[in-house]
Amino acid sequence: MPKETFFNLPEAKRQRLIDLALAEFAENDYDTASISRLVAQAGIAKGSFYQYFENKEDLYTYLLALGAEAKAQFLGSNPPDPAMGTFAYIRWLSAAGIQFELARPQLSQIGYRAVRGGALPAALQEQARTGAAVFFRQLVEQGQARGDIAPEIDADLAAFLFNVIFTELGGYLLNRLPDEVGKDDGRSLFETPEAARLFDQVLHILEAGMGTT
Amino acid sequence: MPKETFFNLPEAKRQRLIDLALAEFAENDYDTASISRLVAQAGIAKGSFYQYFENKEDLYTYLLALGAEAKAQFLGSNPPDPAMGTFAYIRWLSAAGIQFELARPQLSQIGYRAVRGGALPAALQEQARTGAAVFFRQLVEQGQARGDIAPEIDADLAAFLFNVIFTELGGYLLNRLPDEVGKDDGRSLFETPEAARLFDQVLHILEAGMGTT
DNA sequence: CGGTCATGTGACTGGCTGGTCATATTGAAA
DNA sequence: TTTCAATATGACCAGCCAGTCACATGACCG
Repeated sequence: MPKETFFNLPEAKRQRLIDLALAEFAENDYDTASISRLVAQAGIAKGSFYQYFENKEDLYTYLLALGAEAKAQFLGSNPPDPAMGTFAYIRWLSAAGIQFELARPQLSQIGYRAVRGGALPAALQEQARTGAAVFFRQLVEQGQARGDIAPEIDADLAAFLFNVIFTELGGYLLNRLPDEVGKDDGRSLFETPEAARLFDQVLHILEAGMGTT
Repeated sequence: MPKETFFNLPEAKRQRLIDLALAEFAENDYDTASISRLVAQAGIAKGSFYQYFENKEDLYTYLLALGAEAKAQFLGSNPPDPAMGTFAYIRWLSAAGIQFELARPQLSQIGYRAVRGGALPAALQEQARTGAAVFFRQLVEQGQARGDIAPEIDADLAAFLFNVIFTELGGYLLNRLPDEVGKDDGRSLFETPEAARLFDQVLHILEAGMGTT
């Protein structure tokens, strides 16, 4: 946790620091991200940074927590229809994930790095990974309880598939359809028939393969 | 490319160096892998290393090439039935990939890191990534030409799905079924009904979702 | 004014990195 | 035995890094 000093900072300065830290950790992995660079960018002394945070990992976990909170809030502000079927829910979930990626690219990138691993404190990586795994596992079990996913499907395996596909799908679509990005309206990507077609096709494949119909 | 000096080395010494380098780059990503550590391990002088290789990247690309060659040879030595359908071929391909992972874990790990990205020279990453993408793309197009994959499926999207699933599936299975690993016979993983069941289920899902039947 | 407490500072430490280079060793040919 | 090119060496360099600490600044209070 950041120290009290950090939260005592004037709002503007604190936010500026957060923004610069987000930029640093979005552009670089944990090892490559540099506190020296960050403080130089921010125009504060190295010592001041260590008045705000215990150490590098402290800042990083704080940014991760910010990202998790922002994403939860983002998803909560566009809640899905509760009566939605499992596959429709998954479609909604990943569409919302891409919206979030467009709206908060830095936060997304940092979370992506955490889940996808690479150089970062082992404990954090494990936490992020298992968090995602558990979530998808529950999703699948719920889907089977509701009769949306065939009971003979191995729940853990299906969770793995959802996890890996939807972790990467956003990046794939954004990379494939770069022209659709950058319009002021974050929803633009899904107004194009092309994006919707690809999206639906993935869901259709999974539903045909795992569904009960 | 390594310098001539490297290839002039006595076979035993050269192989020993390669083995230690494989260990170093399998355990650490490109940035974290350390030439200083490597030469200390090998008991040679820092300067000697730079008589053998241009620099760190030179060694790394050499190891990657070794890995690619070893894998190609491995796959070539268990060739699939040429009359095999596309999905059976994909099943064979990923099973062989896991066998390779069991037989040459260090080479696999290095290749995995290259494809999956993280800290490494951008040019190499791009090369590894697009190499895999192109391969799967061709696979899908061939599958459509043979009538195994439905023509209305977006070929690039399907290639993406195969790519992402089979890049991660090996690690998932190895992680989920660790007891099956470690037996002297590399083929052991697939003699267990459990592994075969999971494997078949993935293929079944994909075939039901993308096939023509 | 003096005191006290939170905050700010940047030179500094110790440790690591990839890479260089003048020098030493080796081994074989002449 | 002399010579000469290939190879081996490790001290050294510049550049990073995370983290520390003795000290400076500033603000509020009596």
